[in-house]
Amino acid sequence: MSEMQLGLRERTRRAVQREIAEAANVLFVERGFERTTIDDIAAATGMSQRSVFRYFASKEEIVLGKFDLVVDDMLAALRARPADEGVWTSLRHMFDVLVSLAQTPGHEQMVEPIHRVVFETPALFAGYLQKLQRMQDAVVVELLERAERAGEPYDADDPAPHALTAAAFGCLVAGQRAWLASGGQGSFADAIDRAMATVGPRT
Amino acid sequence: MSEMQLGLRERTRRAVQREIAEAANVLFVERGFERTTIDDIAAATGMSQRSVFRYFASKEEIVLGKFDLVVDDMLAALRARPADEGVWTSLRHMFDVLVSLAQTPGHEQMVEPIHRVVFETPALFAGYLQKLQRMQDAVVVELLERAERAGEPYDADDPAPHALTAAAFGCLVAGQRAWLASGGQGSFADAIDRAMATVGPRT
DNA sequence: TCGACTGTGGCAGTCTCTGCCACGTTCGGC
DNA sequence: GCCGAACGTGGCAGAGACTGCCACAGTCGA
Repeated sequence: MSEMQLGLRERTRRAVQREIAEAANVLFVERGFERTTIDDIAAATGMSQRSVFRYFASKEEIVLGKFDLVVDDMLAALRARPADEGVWTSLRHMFDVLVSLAQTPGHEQMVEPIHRVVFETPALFAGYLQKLQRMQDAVVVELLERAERAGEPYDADDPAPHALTAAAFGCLVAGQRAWLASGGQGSFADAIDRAMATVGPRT
Repeated sequence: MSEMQLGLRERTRRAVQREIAEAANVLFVERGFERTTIDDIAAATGMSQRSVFRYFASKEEIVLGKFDLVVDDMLAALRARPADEGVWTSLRHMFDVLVSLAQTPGHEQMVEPIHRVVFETPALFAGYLQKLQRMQDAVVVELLERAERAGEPYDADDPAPHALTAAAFGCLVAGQRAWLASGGQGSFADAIDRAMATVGPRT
């Protein structure tokens, strides 16, 4: 029962989670998030309400839970950037993880509608912003280590890593909204690029 | 029944709202947001649960509702900045409205504890971030008009105003968190200054 | 085969929030 | 001063998210 093999138990759990999430997402896109009850989702997957809550801590998590899984990938991507690259550029490339996630074949058609549900449902959007904030905490830690490794550590109370990260994530959201506003026509990556090109670190 | 005089009805309504909010804030700081029920607040103010919900759309709004009132002041402050001032500087001065709000005599002691409740209660923090996002929409509109007035309008699809605003608000939150992390010791305004000094528009 | 473990459903209960209705008070016109 | 209208309020029932608890069934190793 190693950690890497994940074990049968954990694998089936993930499978059921995925099944619930996919069924729920269809309903959310069809009827909207608030007009879909947990009972609807339970009925659609043939389970009881009680069991749905065994797989997801809340209704919100059914939609937003997947972002918890990307955090590690984003940190890994950030860590993989060359040490002498500018922070802003590295952060930009870290977001490529989100871009490629949106382009994963299979649920490609669902990405834009789900995105829209998140951005148009106040409760979901608020939860999303909060998750981004948690991501920023992890990113800041990574930036501090990165500077340490480069032999140019930040001062303990230097707000720069926090501010840069916050600004970058702000640009990310601005880019996402611009992309959604364009009806999902243009390139997601381009939208982020253009937003992040207008702001940057003070020399 | 003019709009400026506010009318007796609206004035008493505001008074009751204020009374509820103050009583609730005390309870929130004492026991925490989640461990305080609407019934507790109703009991503390001698009203019924039903009436509390007539004054506030939700439990969250009791804490976060006041931010809706500041938006207009912030926009006015932004509009009052000289036309030839840099956007980033103008945004920074717009935040002074929040700073002076935190220094309003009377509830000065409550500002830091309430701030802490907001930042430490996930549901409240998420709601706060969402309100900031709505503020940004209004700020962007103002920036577009400002550029228009200056004779240098942005292109219709230029992400710059959105990205700049998002970055500025990101710095605001970073500053607030730094201020809270320091135990509310340092100056709120300084924390924002230092965060916003590390980022800025690309020339 | 037996016993421990796990997943599941159902039930009761809490809490937020809403719609509805009935009551008392207040206010404007007469 | 009188009466109808408008308003604020409380209580009640109910939806919906979420939790704790218990009982039941299947599964797996000893």
